[in-house]
Amino acid sequence: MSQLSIKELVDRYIDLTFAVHKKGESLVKEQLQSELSNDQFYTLKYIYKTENCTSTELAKVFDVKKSAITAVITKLWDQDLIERTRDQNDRRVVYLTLTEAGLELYKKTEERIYNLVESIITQFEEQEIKQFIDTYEKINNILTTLQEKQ
Amino acid sequence: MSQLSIKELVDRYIDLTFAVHKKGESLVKEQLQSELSNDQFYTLKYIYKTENCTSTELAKVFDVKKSAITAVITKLWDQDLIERTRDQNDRRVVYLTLTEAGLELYKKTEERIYNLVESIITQFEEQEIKQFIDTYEKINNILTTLQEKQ
DNA sequence: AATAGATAGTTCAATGATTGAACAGTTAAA
DNA sequence: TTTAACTGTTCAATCATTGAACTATCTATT
Repeated sequence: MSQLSIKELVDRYIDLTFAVHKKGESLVKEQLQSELSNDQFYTLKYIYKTENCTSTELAKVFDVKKSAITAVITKLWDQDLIERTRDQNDRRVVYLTLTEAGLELYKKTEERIYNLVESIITQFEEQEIKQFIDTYEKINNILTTLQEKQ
Repeated sequence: MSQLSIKELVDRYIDLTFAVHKKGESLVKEQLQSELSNDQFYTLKYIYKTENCTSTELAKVFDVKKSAITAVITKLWDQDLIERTRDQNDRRVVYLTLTEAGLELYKKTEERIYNLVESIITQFEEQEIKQFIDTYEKINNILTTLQEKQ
Protein backbone atom coordinates (compact mmCIF):
# COMPACT_ATOMS: atom_id res chain seq x y z
CA MET A 1 0.00 0.00 0.00
CA SER A 2 2.62 2.54 1.01
CA GLN A 3 5.49 2.89 -1.41
CA LEU A 4 6.44 6.41 -0.45
CA SER A 5 9.74 8.22 -0.18
CA ILE A 6 10.57 10.14 2.98
CA LYS A 7 9.66 13.40 1.28
CA GLU A 8 6.29 12.03 0.24
CA LEU A 9 5.71 10.65 3.73
CA VAL A 10 6.49 14.05 5.24
CA ASP A 11 4.16 15.81 2.83
CA ARG A 12 1.38 13.33 3.46
CA TYR A 13 1.86 13.71 7.19
CA ILE A 14 1.59 17.52 7.01
CA ASP A 15 -1.53 17.42 4.87
CA LEU A 16 -3.18 14.76 7.02
CA THR A 17 -2.43 16.60 10.24
CA PHE A 18 -4.10 19.67 8.84
CA ALA A 19 -7.08 17.91 7.27
CA VAL A 20 -7.84 15.65 10.22
CA HIS A 21 -7.65 18.53 12.63
CA LYS A 22 -10.01 20.72 10.61
CA LYS A 23 -12.56 17.96 10.14
CA GLY A 24 -12.24 16.83 13.75
CA GLU A 25 -12.80 20.30 15.13
CA SER A 26 -15.77 20.77 12.85
CA LEU A 27 -17.40 17.50 14.00
CA VAL A 28 -16.65 18.25 17.65
CA LYS A 29 -18.23 21.67 17.27
CA GLU A 30 -21.34 20.04 15.89
CA GLN A 31 -21.60 17.75 18.91
CA LEU A 32 -21.21 20.66 21.31
CA GLN A 33 -24.39 22.14 19.85
CA SER A 34 -23.34 25.74 20.52
CA GLU A 35 -23.51 25.18 24.27
CA LEU A 36 -19.72 25.45 24.47
CA SER A 37 -17.00 26.50 22.06
CA ASN A 38 -14.34 23.89 21.30
CA ASP A 39 -11.78 25.66 23.45
CA GLN A 40 -14.27 25.98 26.27
CA PHE A 41 -14.90 22.23 26.11
CA TYR A 42 -11.20 21.38 26.20
CA THR A 43 -10.77 23.84 29.06
CA LEU A 44 -13.49 22.14 31.10
CA LYS A 45 -11.99 18.74 30.21
CA TYR A 46 -8.56 19.79 31.36
CA ILE A 47 -9.84 21.25 34.62
CA TYR A 48 -11.98 18.17 35.22
CA LYS A 49 -9.09 15.74 35.02
CA THR A 50 -6.41 17.93 36.63
CA GLU A 51 -5.85 18.24 40.34
CA ASN A 52 -5.01 21.80 41.42
CA CYS A 53 -5.30 23.25 37.93
CA THR A 54 -4.08 26.83 37.52
CA SER A 55 -4.25 29.51 34.81
CA THR A 56 -0.51 29.38 34.29
CA GLU A 57 -0.72 25.66 33.59
CA LEU A 58 -3.60 26.16 31.14
CA ALA A 59 -1.66 28.90 29.35
CA LYS A 60 1.20 26.47 28.83
CA VAL A 61 -1.00 23.60 27.64
CA PHE A 62 -3.10 25.77 25.32
CA ASP A 63 -0.04 27.72 24.20
CA VAL A 64 -1.56 31.16 24.70
CA LYS A 65 -0.75 34.08 27.01
CA LYS A 66 -2.12 34.11 30.52
CA SER A 67 -4.33 37.10 29.74
CA ALA A 68 -6.15 35.00 27.15
CA ILE A 69 -6.76 32.31 29.76
CA THR A 70 -8.16 34.89 32.16
CA ALA A 71 -10.67 35.87 29.45
CA VAL A 72 -11.73 32.27 28.81
CA ILE A 73 -11.99 31.44 32.52
CA THR A 74 -13.90 34.61 33.33
CA LYS A 75 -16.40 33.78 30.62
CA LEU A 76 -16.99 30.30 32.09
CA TRP A 77 -17.00 31.78 35.60
CA ASP A 78 -19.68 34.28 34.57
CA GLN A 79 -21.84 31.31 33.61
CA ASP A 80 -21.13 29.74 36.99
CA LEU A 81 -19.40 26.73 35.42
CA ILE A 82 -16.05 27.25 37.14
CA GLU A 83 -14.95 28.06 40.67
CA ARG A 84 -11.80 29.97 41.59
CA THR A 85 -10.27 29.24 44.98
CA ARG A 86 -7.11 30.83 46.30
CA ASP A 87 -4.29 28.68 47.67
CA GLN A 88 -4.00 29.37 51.39
CA ASN A 89 -0.24 28.84 51.48
CA ASP A 90 0.69 30.77 48.34
CA ARG A 91 -1.94 33.45 47.98
CA ARG A 92 -0.88 34.33 44.43
CA VAL A 93 -2.19 31.00 43.14
CA VAL A 94 -5.81 30.44 42.10
CA TYR A 95 -7.06 26.86 41.68
CA LEU A 96 -9.72 26.14 39.09
CA THR A 97 -12.44 23.55 39.61
CA LEU A 98 -15.79 22.77 38.02
CA THR A 99 -18.96 23.80 39.82
CA GLU A 100 -21.82 21.31 39.89
CA ALA A 101 -23.36 23.01 36.87
CA GLY A 102 -19.98 22.93 35.13
CA LEU A 103 -19.55 19.23 35.83
CA GLU A 104 -23.03 18.47 34.59
CA LEU A 105 -22.58 20.39 31.35
CA TYR A 106 -19.15 18.86 30.83
CA LYS A 107 -20.40 15.31 31.38
CA LYS A 108 -23.29 15.85 28.98
CA THR A 109 -21.10 17.18 26.18
CA GLU A 110 -18.29 14.74 26.92
CA GLU A 111 -20.65 11.85 26.25
CA ARG A 112 -21.45 13.17 22.78
CA ILE A 113 -17.78 13.58 21.93
CA TYR A 114 -17.02 10.10 23.25
CA ASN A 115 -19.74 8.60 21.09
CA LEU A 116 -18.34 10.39 18.07
CA VAL A 117 -14.77 9.21 18.66
CA GLU A 118 -15.91 5.73 19.59
CA SER A 119 -17.85 5.45 16.34
CA ILE A 120 -14.59 6.15 14.55
CA ILE A 121 -12.12 3.96 16.38
CA THR A 122 -14.41 0.95 16.53
CA GLN A 123 -14.17 0.83 12.74
CA PHE A 124 -10.64 -0.46 13.18
CA GLU A 125 -9.12 -3.73 14.29
CA GLU A 126 -8.24 -3.41 17.96
CA GLN A 127 -4.60 -4.10 17.16
CA GLU A 128 -4.45 -1.41 14.50
CA ILE A 129 -5.94 1.38 16.59
CA LYS A 130 -3.85 0.50 19.63
CA GLN A 131 -0.70 0.59 17.54
CA PHE A 132 -1.85 3.91 16.10
CA ILE A 133 -2.37 5.42 19.52
CA ASP A 134 0.97 4.10 20.75
CA THR A 135 2.74 5.79 17.84
CA TYR A 136 0.67 8.93 18.35
CA GLU A 137 1.80 8.94 21.95
CA LYS A 138 5.43 8.67 20.93
CA ILE A 139 4.96 11.59 18.55
CA ASN A 140 3.47 13.58 21.40
CA ASN A 141 6.53 12.84 23.54
CA ILE A 142 8.89 13.88 20.76
CA LEU A 143 6.96 17.13 20.31
CA THR A 144 7.16 17.78 24.05
CA THR A 145 10.92 17.32 23.96
CA LEU A 146 11.27 19.63 20.94
CA GLN A 147 9.15 22.26 22.67
CA GLU A 148 11.18 22.13 25.85
CA LYS A 149 14.40 22.63 23.90
CA GLN A 150 13.10 25.90 22.47
CA MET B 1 2.01 -1.79 26.58
CA SER B 2 -1.61 -1.08 25.70
CA GLN B 3 -4.09 -2.71 28.05
CA LEU B 4 -6.81 -0.15 27.62
CA SER B 5 -10.57 -0.43 27.51
CA ILE B 6 -12.47 1.24 24.68
CA LYS B 7 -13.38 4.13 26.96
CA GLU B 8 -9.76 4.65 27.91
CA LEU B 9 -8.71 4.44 24.27
CA VAL B 10 -11.29 7.06 23.33
CA ASP B 11 -10.18 9.36 26.12
CA ARG B 12 -6.53 8.94 25.22
CA TYR B 13 -7.33 9.64 21.59
CA ILE B 14 -9.16 12.86 22.43
CA ASP B 15 -6.38 14.13 24.67
CA LEU B 16 -3.67 13.20 22.18
CA THR B 17 -5.47 14.85 19.29
CA PHE B 18 -5.67 18.05 21.27
CA ALA B 19 -2.13 17.94 22.67
CA VAL B 20 -0.41 16.99 19.42
CA HIS B 21 -2.25 19.67 17.51
CA LYS B 22 -1.38 22.41 20.00
CA LYS B 23 2.28 21.44 20.14
CA GLY B 24 2.45 20.95 16.39
CA GLU B 25 0.96 24.34 15.63
CA SER B 26 3.31 25.96 18.11
CA LEU B 27 6.39 24.35 16.51
CA VAL B 28 5.18 25.19 13.02
CA LYS B 29 4.65 28.79 14.04
CA GLU B 30 8.20 28.91 15.30
CA GLN B 31 9.52 27.69 11.95
CA LEU B 32 7.49 30.29 10.07
CA GLN B 33 9.42 32.99 11.92
CA SER B 34 6.54 35.52 11.82
CA GLU B 35 6.79 35.78 8.05
CA LEU B 36 3.47 33.95 7.70
CA SER B 37 0.73 32.90 10.09
CA ASN B 38 -0.02 29.17 10.26
CA ASP B 39 -3.23 29.59 8.29
CA GLN B 40 -1.45 31.70 5.71
CA PHE B 41 1.13 28.95 5.27
CA TYR B 42 -1.51 26.25 4.83
CA THR B 43 -3.34 28.53 2.40
CA LEU B 44 -0.23 28.97 0.27
CA LYS B 45 0.43 25.22 0.49
CA TYR B 46 -3.06 24.39 -0.66
CA ILE B 47 -2.95 26.85 -3.53
CA TYR B 48 0.50 25.60 -4.53
CA LYS B 49 -0.57 22.00 -4.90
CA THR B 50 -4.08 22.60 -6.28
CA GLU B 51 -4.88 23.18 -9.91
CA ASN B 52 -7.57 25.86 -10.43
CA CYS B 53 -7.97 26.59 -6.73
CA THR B 54 -10.92 28.79 -5.79
CA SER B 55 -12.13 30.61 -2.67
CA THR B 56 -15.16 28.37 -2.38
CA GLU B 57 -12.91 25.31 -2.30
CA LEU B 58 -10.68 26.88 0.35
CA ALA B 59 -13.74 27.75 2.45
CA LYS B 60 -14.77 24.11 2.39
CA VAL B 61 -11.31 22.75 3.21
CA PHE B 62 -10.64 25.29 5.97
CA ASP B 63 -14.22 25.01 7.23
CA VAL B 64 -14.87 28.75 7.40
CA LYS B 65 -17.24 31.06 5.54
CA LYS B 66 -16.24 32.46 2.19
CA SER B 67 -16.01 35.98 3.59
CA ALA B 68 -13.23 34.81 5.90
CA ILE B 69 -11.35 33.40 2.91
CA THR B 70 -11.70 36.70 1.08
CA ALA B 71 -10.03 38.40 4.04
CA VAL B 72 -7.12 35.92 4.13
CA ILE B 73 -6.63 36.02 0.37
CA THR B 74 -6.81 39.82 0.19
CA LYS B 75 -4.13 40.02 2.85
CA LEU B 76 -1.82 37.75 0.86
CA TRP B 77 -2.77 39.56 -2.33
CA ASP B 78 -1.84 42.91 -0.75
CA GLN B 79 1.63 41.48 -0.16
CA ASP B 80 1.78 40.37 -3.80
CA LEU B 81 2.03 36.69 -2.86
CA ILE B 82 -1.13 35.60 -4.67
CA GLU B 83 -2.65 36.28 -8.05
CA ARG B 84 -6.37 36.29 -8.84
CA THR B 85 -7.38 35.44 -12.38
CA ARG B 86 -10.93 35.26 -13.59
CA ASP B 87 -12.16 32.20 -15.48
CA GLN B 88 -12.93 33.25 -19.06
CA ASN B 89 -15.81 30.80 -19.46
CA ASP B 90 -17.49 31.35 -16.10
CA ARG B 91 -16.73 34.91 -15.12
CA ARG B 92 -17.97 34.41 -11.55
CA VAL B 93 -15.04 32.16 -10.76
CA VAL B 94 -11.65 33.48 -9.60
CA TYR B 95 -8.65 31.17 -9.71
CA LEU B 96 -5.90 31.57 -7.13
CA THR B 97 -2.24 31.03 -7.92
CA LEU B 98 1.06 31.93 -6.28
CA THR B 99 3.06 34.81 -7.70
CA GLU B 100 6.82 34.36 -8.03
CA ALA B 101 7.28 36.07 -4.69
CA GLY B 102 4.59 33.83 -3.19
CA LEU B 103 6.22 30.69 -4.54
CA GLU B 104 9.60 31.76 -3.24
CA LEU B 105 8.32 32.52 0.25
CA TYR B 106 6.31 29.30 0.29
CA LYS B 107 9.27 27.18 -0.77
CA LYS B 108 11.50 28.78 1.85
CA THR B 109 9.08 28.18 4.70
CA GLU B 110 8.04 24.76 3.41
CA GLU B 111 11.60 23.59 3.71
CA ARG B 112 11.72 24.50 7.39
CA ILE B 113 8.46 22.69 8.09
CA TYR B 114 9.66 19.64 6.15
CA ASN B 115 12.85 19.52 8.17
CA LEU B 116 10.85 19.71 11.37
CA VAL B 117 8.48 16.90 10.39
CA GLU B 118 11.29 14.82 8.95
CA SER B 119 13.21 15.09 12.21
CA ILE B 120 10.17 13.58 13.91
CA ILE B 121 9.23 10.76 11.58
CA THR B 122 12.77 9.55 11.06
CA GLN B 123 12.82 8.67 14.75
CA PHE B 124 10.53 5.76 13.91
CA GLU B 125 10.99 2.46 12.18
CA GLU B 126 9.91 2.85 8.58
CA GLN B 127 7.27 0.19 9.06
CA GLU B 128 5.81 1.86 12.13
CA ILE B 129 5.44 5.31 10.61
CA LYS B 130 4.00 3.96 7.37
CA GLN B 131 1.42 1.99 9.28
CA PHE B 132 0.66 5.09 11.32
CA ILE B 133 0.09 7.20 8.23
CA ASP B 134 -2.08 4.50 6.65
CA THR B 135 -4.30 4.44 9.72
CA TYR B 136 -4.30 8.23 9.84
CA GLU B 137 -5.43 8.25 6.24
CA LYS B 138 -8.29 5.88 7.02
CA ILE B 139 -9.34 8.14 9.89
CA ASN B 140 -9.33 11.06 7.48
CA ASN B 141 -11.60 9.16 5.12
CA ILE B 142 -14.00 8.26 7.91
CA LEU B 143 -14.13 11.90 8.99
CA THR B 144 -14.84 12.96 5.42
CA THR B 145 -17.74 10.53 5.24
CA LEU B 146 -19.13 11.72 8.58
CA GLN B 147 -18.87 15.32 7.43
CA GLU B 148 -20.67 14.64 4.18
CA LYS B 149 -23.54 12.99 6.01
CA GLN B 150 -24.15 16.13 8.01
C1' DA C 1 -35.99 35.69 -25.46
C1' DA C 2 -37.54 36.50 -20.54
C1' DT C 3 -37.58 35.46 -16.05
C1' DA C 4 -36.43 33.23 -11.77
C1' DG C 5 -33.22 30.89 -9.05
C1' DA C 6 -28.65 29.46 -8.03
C1' DT C 7 -23.74 30.42 -7.59
C1' DA C 8 -18.91 32.94 -6.84
C1' DG C 9 -17.02 36.26 -4.68
C1' DT C 10 -17.03 40.69 -2.04
C1' DT C 11 -18.20 44.30 1.47
C1' DC C 12 -19.12 45.71 5.99
C1' DA C 13 -20.58 45.98 10.77
C1' DA C 14 -20.47 43.23 14.85
C1' DT C 15 -18.45 39.73 17.69
C1' DG C 16 -14.81 37.10 19.84
C1' DA C 17 -10.19 35.61 20.69
C1' DT C 18 -5.43 36.90 21.36
C1' DT C 19 -1.60 39.85 22.35
C1' DG C 20 1.42 43.05 24.82
C1' DA C 21 2.18 46.06 28.32
C1' DA C 22 1.29 47.71 32.65
C1' DC C 23 -0.27 46.65 37.16
C1' DA C 24 -1.32 44.62 42.20
C1' DG C 25 -0.44 41.37 45.34
C1' DT C 26 2.48 37.83 47.02
C1' DT C 27 6.58 35.04 47.77
C1' DA C 28 11.65 33.87 47.62
C1' DA C 29 16.38 35.10 47.66
C1' DA C 30 20.39 38.19 48.63
C1' DT D 1 15.24 44.99 54.02
C1' DT D 2 15.51 45.27 49.48
C1' DT D 3 15.28 43.21 45.13
C1' DA D 4 13.75 40.01 41.90
C1' DA D 5 10.50 36.69 40.44
C1' DC D 6 5.96 34.95 40.01
C1' DT D 7 0.45 34.67 39.66
C1' DG D 8 -3.21 36.49 37.95
C1' DT D 9 -5.75 40.56 36.18
C1' DT D 10 -7.01 44.74 33.40
C1' DC D 11 -7.20 47.19 29.24
C1' DA D 12 -6.43 48.95 24.65
C1' DA D 13 -5.21 47.35 20.16
C1' DT D 14 -5.18 43.86 16.66
C1' DC D 15 -6.81 40.13 14.00
C1' DA D 16 -9.95 36.45 12.46
C1' DT D 17 -14.60 35.06 11.80
C1' DT D 18 -19.47 35.45 11.15
C1' DG D 19 -23.89 36.82 9.07
C1' DA D 20 -26.32 39.49 6.08
C1' DA D 21 -26.70 42.13 2.19
C1' DC D 22 -24.95 42.93 -2.27
C1' DT D 23 -22.98 42.57 -7.41
C1' DA D 24 -22.14 40.03 -11.21
C1' DT D 25 -22.76 35.99 -13.58
C1' DC D 26 -24.60 31.65 -15.09
C1' DT D 27 -28.43 27.93 -15.64
C1' DA D 28 -32.89 26.18 -16.26
C1' DT D 29 -37.74 26.79 -17.34
C1' DT D 30 -41.20 28.52 -19.56
